[in-house]
Amino acid sequence: MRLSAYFLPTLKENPNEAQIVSHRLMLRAGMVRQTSAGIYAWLPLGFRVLKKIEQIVREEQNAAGAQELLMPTIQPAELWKESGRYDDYGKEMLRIRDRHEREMLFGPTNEEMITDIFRSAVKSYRDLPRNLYHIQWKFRDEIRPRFGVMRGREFLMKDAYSFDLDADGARRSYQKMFLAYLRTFARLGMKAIPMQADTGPIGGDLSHEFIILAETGESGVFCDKEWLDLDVLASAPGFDDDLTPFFEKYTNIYAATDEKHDPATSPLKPEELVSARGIEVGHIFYFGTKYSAPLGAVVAGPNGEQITVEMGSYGIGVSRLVGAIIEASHDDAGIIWPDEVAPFKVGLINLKTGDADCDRACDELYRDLQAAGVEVLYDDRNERAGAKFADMDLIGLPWQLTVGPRGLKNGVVEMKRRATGEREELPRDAAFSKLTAA
RNA sequence: CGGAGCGUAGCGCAGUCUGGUAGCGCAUCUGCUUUGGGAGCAGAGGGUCCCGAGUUCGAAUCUCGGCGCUCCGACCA
Repeated sequence: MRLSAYFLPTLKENPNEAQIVSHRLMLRAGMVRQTSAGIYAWLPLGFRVLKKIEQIVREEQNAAGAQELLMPTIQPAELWKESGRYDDYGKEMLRIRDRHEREMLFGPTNEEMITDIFRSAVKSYRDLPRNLYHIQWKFRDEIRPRFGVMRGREFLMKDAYSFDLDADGARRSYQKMFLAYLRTFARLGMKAIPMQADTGPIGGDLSHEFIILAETGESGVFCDKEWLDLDVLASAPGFDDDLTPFFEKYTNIYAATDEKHDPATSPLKPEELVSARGIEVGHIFYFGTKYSAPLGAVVAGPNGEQITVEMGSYGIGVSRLVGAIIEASHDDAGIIWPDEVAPFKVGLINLKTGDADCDRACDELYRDLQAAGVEVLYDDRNERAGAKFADMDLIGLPWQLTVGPRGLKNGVVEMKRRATGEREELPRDAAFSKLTAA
């Protein structure tokens, strides 16, 4: 993409409305624009990141055996009356009436709807287990939206729902999602720690929150320092293996939110304990028949008996993750995207547009990198060097490739790694092979 | 929902106390000069001063009502 043609309204100054760093940087980097409190429009750069995260989440869900579908944002109130949550959910639920005065709502979650879909289609134990998920916008009318996209009212969430014949099966489904979550967050370049959690209004007796460590996180967390060195992707079993040893290993390493942590009863010596801050980005629940019973999600068992299915639900805050990743990965100059979610891999900076040599070298690099499948944002604007460097640091692409008249005279271009600030001058072809290999 | 603050050009702000018809920096546009870390000079455009009602010869400024946004607290992917 040529920056001269890209819709990227960056800001030099901090908008007054944004206080925390991820919100400020998202506005300054031209990723989002607020349209009302807690509701955001995603501009092209932000949208690319959102889609990258979504795709990683999707790949891991699919690998774990979950199947993607898509349910609507608007739901009929009747389903929620059946489960009893229409009255329980309170003002957080946005209620709507259509032109026929039917009661509708903008879905804050989809347990009722997925259970309805399931019960109408599945009648036999032979069709279990199933895990269905979608990635869809939700609305919760928060009392006080804040922190930009991290506590928006409208937000993009991946929510999966498992259906099993019995508690053992449900536990297996839960463990698969547990593994998928650890893999997902590791692939996003984040350290996410599962913590025993309250089950909240959804209910149930087995639940974990996944919390990303970030200095500016909203809740305090305590954990075994062993967490900091764990490499999930290296040690993870396959989804079809027996997951119990893995699950037990990871749930036995100490981790607790500050509400649950009690220094008096902590099993860890002070030197083993890490105190940090974190952001909740995922939450998984096993809740048995809480919805299948009232909604009548029942299948015939091997002996013809009626079995109420065991369910769990598994959420990941996709739009929240955009903010959370920035909270965990930025510096004074701007965002530092982990490679896997970066909106572009390389920012190509033409230091002197209009100069025949610079233009030719940049045009060729741009063309060749794209042909090699590398996502490039090419700054071909007629701006000063300083402005280009500042914008490139702000939007945080992993690699910056700078082409200027001075370097070209010596046959070199400059490559900078955004995360470390390391720069290297090297011949054009060497830079090209590094970027296509990395 | 309780407490606090803000609303003036795309962004950041001054002007409000003490009423006289709107200004600064950045951004934008034009020209010239510049060009390796947010350039210089000259010129230009851009405003329902959040909305409504009132007071007044006259309201960004005073009064009343409303709306929006932010922050702190109780709640949450």
